[in-house]
Amino acid sequence: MATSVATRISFKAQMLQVREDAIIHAVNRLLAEKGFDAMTVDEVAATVGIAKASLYKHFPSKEDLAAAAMVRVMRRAQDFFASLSDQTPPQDNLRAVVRWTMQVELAGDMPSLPSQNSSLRATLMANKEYMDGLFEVSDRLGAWIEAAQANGSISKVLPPIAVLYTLYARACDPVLEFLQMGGQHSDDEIVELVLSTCFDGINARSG
Amino acid sequence: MATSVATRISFKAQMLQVREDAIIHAVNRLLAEKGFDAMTVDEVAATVGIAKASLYKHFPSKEDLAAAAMVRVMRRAQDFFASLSDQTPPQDNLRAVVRWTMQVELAGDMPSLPSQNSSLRATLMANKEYMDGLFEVSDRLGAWIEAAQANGSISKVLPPIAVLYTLYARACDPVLEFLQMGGQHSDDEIVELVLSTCFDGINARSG
DNA sequence: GTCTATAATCAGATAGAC
DNA sequence: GTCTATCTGATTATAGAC
Repeated sequence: MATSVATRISFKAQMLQVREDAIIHAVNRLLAEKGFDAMTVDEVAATVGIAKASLYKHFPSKEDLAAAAMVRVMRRAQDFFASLSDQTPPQDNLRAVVRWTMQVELAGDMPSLPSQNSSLRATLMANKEYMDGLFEVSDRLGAWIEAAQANGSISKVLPPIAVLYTLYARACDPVLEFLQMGGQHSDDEIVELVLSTCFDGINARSG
Repeated sequence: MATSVATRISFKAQMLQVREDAIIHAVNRLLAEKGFDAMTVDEVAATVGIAKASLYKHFPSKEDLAAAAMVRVMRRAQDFFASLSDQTPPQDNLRAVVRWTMQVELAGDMPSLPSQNSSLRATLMANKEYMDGLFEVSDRLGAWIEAAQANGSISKVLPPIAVLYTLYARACDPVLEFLQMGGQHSDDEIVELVLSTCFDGINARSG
């Protein structure tokens, strides 16, 4: 019967999806823990509980594994953006995004890639979904930065691109893990501390 | 004759020193360019112009090569500290150190190591000269931080250790190279921009 | 698609002659 | 100490049976 066939196909497709989700989740954790170079494909296979050859049926290379993890985190970022309102003051939205980013990082869910690896870069830049996400995110952040500069809440002497990079850099700020290792502060406290150094700076405020 | 023997020994020792300096210099550049994982011992040997086996007569492992580069940059940092006066306001000295660090980084002379590599960490922590330098530098920075907080120029709500990490992190800030790649600003402008975000933050100043 | 077994390659480290 | 040649192990990727 057509229905049962359709059901079976859908079921198989679902199984495939679940399996790939498990793979990407494992890759994401390993990339967050050890980074791209230190992560081995054997580890990924062992973590998921399948054979390495099976992994290569799903993803053609280690770079593609990493790209899948980046697409995943980009989707999560876009989901978070969707929860923000353009009615909110732009500076508040910027803080919210940076806070979210650091929370993901502290939770051990932020994959970290070496920015200088060329084959990895090529794979990422060939990934349409990732690049589209990156452009959309950058566009929204850029608009908020300019709006916040226009309303006087963010310094106008900084080029918007410098502000954008500064915000992005919070996703791989070593200060977060160092403070976490120190054990003197909770994750929430660390987030607020670094948020303060990022937006208010180290200098004392005059007012 | 005793003198000629002494001279010959000294000469040989000098040659050895020069050779090792060349090795460390090459390692330093490669570590700054590509990082520890991407740097290969073959590359180092080729850059210096000697065989790989000869390299291993000087340094017993790749980790020790990296440690030697770190000792070198630590010495340079200490030399810079020696040029600063304790008569200067502590906040000015802090800015000067961060500025120096970023200049070294932008010049492509700041070796970068993965903070999570455990065998590398062990080698570094076993290196007395490096650890002594690290402690001395941290002590001096820590004293300036506390003095600057006491005189009201640096925010008192930030734990000194968080300030210290924030300053250290400028040595591997990806914002520097991203802005450099953009080509819109000179190195000096980039340094002042990032110095501004570090000390003044992204927010507009009220006063 | 999943597996076992293996190829292919690369990088850190060493042997041994000079 | 320097060299050539080699070892050893780890890692990415694949072949081929089921």
